[in-house]
Amino acid sequence: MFNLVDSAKKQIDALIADAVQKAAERGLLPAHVSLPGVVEIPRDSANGDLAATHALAGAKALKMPPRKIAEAIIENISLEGTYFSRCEAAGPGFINFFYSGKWYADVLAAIESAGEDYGRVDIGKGQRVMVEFVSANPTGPMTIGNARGGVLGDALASVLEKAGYNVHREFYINDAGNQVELFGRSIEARYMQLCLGEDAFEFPDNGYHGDDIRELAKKIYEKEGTKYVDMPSEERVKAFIDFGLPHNIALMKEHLERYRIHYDMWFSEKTLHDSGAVEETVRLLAENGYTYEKDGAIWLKNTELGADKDEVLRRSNGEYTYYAADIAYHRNKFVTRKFDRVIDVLGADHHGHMIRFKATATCPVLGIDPDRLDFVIMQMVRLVRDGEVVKVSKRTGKALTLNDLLDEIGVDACRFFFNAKPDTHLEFDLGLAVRQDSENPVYYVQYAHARICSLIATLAAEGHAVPKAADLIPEAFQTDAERDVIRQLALLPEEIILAARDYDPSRINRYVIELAARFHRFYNACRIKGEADDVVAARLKLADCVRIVIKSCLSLIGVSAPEKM
RNA sequence: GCGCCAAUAGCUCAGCUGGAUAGAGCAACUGCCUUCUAAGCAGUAGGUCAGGGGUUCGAAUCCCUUUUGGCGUGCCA
Repeated sequence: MFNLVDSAKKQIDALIADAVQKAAERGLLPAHVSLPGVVEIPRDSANGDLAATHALAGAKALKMPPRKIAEAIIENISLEGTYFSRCEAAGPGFINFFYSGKWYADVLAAIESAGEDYGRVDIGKGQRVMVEFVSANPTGPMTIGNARGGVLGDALASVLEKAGYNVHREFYINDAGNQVELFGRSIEARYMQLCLGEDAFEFPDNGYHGDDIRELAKKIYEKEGTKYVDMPSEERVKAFIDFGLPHNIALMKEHLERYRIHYDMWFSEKTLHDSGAVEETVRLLAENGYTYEKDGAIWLKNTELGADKDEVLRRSNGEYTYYAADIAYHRNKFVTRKFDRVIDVLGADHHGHMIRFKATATCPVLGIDPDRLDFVIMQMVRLVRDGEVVKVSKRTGKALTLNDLLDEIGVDACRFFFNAKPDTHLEFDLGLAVRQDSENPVYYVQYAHARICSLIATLAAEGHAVPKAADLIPEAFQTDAERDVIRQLALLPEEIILAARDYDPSRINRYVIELAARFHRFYNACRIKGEADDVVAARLKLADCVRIVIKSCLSLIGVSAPEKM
């Protein structure tokens, strides 16, 4: 574990505590006080590499002007042997610290020793966490919304792994219930129309209108002819479901693999019904007084658990609802499979479900710990074409599919683009996406990587190998451009912690764009080839560390790091 | 009606466990390749942080409220 920013911050805390005590002994500050300030990274590096707010935060308790406190602290601080070369009081009472050459060298040494593992932290302590994401209905192809959920879930899982969690990726297949029935009946209608003519069979209300349904019907017709025409509808629909679902699920797997998403498990809702787990769950709730019957249906007293409305668990026709299955599914996650933490990534159109389910999860007999169940709600993707919002819907069949999108803009750009902050609406402009070849920030980052690879190769040909960090001269990095790069490199562990804590993997995008920007600036400001050997060595080492970190960040978010562009 | 999410530059977005002068990219304009990848860099210009109140040394950030937009509020999933 290397976190040089954190080490430096802790050093400041200790330095200040020590200085406060010394100042108190000399009568400059009141005795027996500890100041509550925090150490942060100033926006403007002219205000130091790190700044402490202790003097500001303690002004009230000490009844002294913050600036005076800061000065008393500085007079009693010793930076000997620390990561800092100097410190100063500034502004209203900040204490600003400036890194020493030793700190910069240690950052590179840390990256060298950890390699692509650099940035790994252990806030997860090996806890088993399940991330369930996409879980699209297998009644049709995945859409642009799933494109967002996919990267979000997958990148979140990767970030959690890097933060020390033991992560399991899961896809919940909704292969039971009304929508599946409707799917079967939609195929039936298309099939019958194919066999007997367009007007021969009525298309079901709310049925799936997409071309994929017609294609499924056509596949059945081509393979088996009209053999289903005389069959009872119920039997026919069942046969079509049995054909259509596996077909669609296989396709989803294929497309998600193409999108570089691989699940540890595809969990079938149907198995929960078949095994009796759903029935058992409803019975458990009933036996403990959490249900009632009304109009022939079994209802969950969800309002008693804090929700705004009750939920039907078993419909009057005897079938269990999605809600009942979802409770059984979460019992399976917590009770049967014993995950320490469960994260469900959902679209904003399911946030009502989330709120109600959170209430249900508090029900003690279920064995689900609501504190260990988290939801990531991502806002909808708004599809725009030529400045106009395009309405998408799986049922009307007008959605842009994930696979088409990958054909159009490629996996790298797609993964980078959709990895945006979950809680903001995302506007996706099709026209822009198509020409997002040189404009897309993903290329900016990849270009930095390719540039470094080429640089290293060129210098290797001249006999300059990337040196060991230990072989660099002391105080090797003197320019702002070099130091800006190293400061950014040092930030990765903090970013991993925040991304894992906030369930926001898009931080990695922003981090790596900034790293690339600082590298490009450095590259323009500092020559490497042709400089003195010490300088070549130091800058080559710096570039190599950037290469390692860019590659590892891109891999976290599922984007490739090309060596040539 | 009620609930959730949002509102920051012309556009797309950062910044939100309160800190110093609110940042980037795109679009516009001006420069930089006889030497390491110009898919790059440097610079100019662009703001009532939706409006109003409050909390305090200090608010884009926290609280209240109004407005606007998205989503939800099925014996669908």
